[in-house]
Amino acid sequence: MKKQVNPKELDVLLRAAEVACAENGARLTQRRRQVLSELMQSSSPLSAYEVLDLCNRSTTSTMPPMSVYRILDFLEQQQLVHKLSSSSKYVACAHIACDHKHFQKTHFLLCDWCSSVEEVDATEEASEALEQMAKTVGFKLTTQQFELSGICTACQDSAGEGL
Amino acid sequence: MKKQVNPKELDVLLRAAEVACAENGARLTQRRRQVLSELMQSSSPLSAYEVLDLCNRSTTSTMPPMSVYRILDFLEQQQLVHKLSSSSKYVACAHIACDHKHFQKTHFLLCDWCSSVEEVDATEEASEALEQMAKTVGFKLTTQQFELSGICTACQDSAGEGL
DNA sequence: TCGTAATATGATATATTGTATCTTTAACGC
DNA sequence: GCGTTAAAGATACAATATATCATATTACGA
Repeated sequence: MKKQVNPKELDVLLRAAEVACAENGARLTQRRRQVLSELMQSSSPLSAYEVLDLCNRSTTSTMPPMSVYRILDFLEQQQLVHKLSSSSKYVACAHIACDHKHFQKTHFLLCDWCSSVEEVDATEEASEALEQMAKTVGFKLTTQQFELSGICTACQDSAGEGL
Repeated sequence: MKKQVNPKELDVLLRAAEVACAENGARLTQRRRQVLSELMQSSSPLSAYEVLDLCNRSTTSTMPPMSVYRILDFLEQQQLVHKLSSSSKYVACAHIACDHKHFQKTHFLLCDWCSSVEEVDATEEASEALEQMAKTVGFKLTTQQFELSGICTACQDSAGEGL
């Protein structure tokens, strides 16, 4: 579903993305901007083909699947989008405008009901506890990204209202 | 790759699986046993099509993909196999013989190098820390299964040896 | 400003993964 | 045995992802 993002805010985000690319010597081309824009406006993660459909719907020209995959890879490298491996879907990074550098490990909280995603930094306690747990069997963790599912605030509330 | 499981041990596991099914009023048929057996003998998670190939290689008759998916679903319901959502691959449950009931949340530690999997129960600390983290944004966790990647003991050791 | 190398995209084909659906076979209780 | 239910086979197809070659766009130095 489409998220209500006002055009001005969207523009700020896209500009920030452009700057981020430039800093890496990369370019945010029209196509890349289009793909990123669709993800930014979505209230839930999108599959590559969903992105493709949205893009092809919003312009006259049609893009092949290959391009979307390439562009999604690119945006992921630039840390502008994240790929959720549990569902093979993509979300725009929540920290594009705020100059966030992903020092902490990132957790994605996926709502079972409404499919919304919340991107949060790992707490010290959580990182520590997971590493400790892995250590008991000799594992050294490398994951930088965790995907957890549950019920978001909004859905908990609406459930309470008997819906 | 094939794990070294001695035939006797394998048989014990399969019998335990049979009993587990019976307790749920379900049957461990030949096909189901075959699929489970392949997973038990694999040192790493297998995709549905990998299982399919192994099965079709080990017998004269050929099974269609549909059957494998059905059987994997069945085995998952019976808690005899787990599906790793991050890779869409399957592993035999590590606790079939030991009458383990999965009261705790389960963590799968996936080795980046050798693809082996370690199945461990969540510690109190880890569960607590994750729930707490989710709570800060109002999320109520439901996940019963976590997938973490890293480097297993064996691979850490072999790296130390300069391999 | 022109040519060229590097980058990005388009186009096509095909591989891989997963489901829908209908038919046939096997197991179980009576 | 006979009907009912569960399981497996067969076929078709949908959805997801990649390989590869061709074309276009951009940056940049001569």
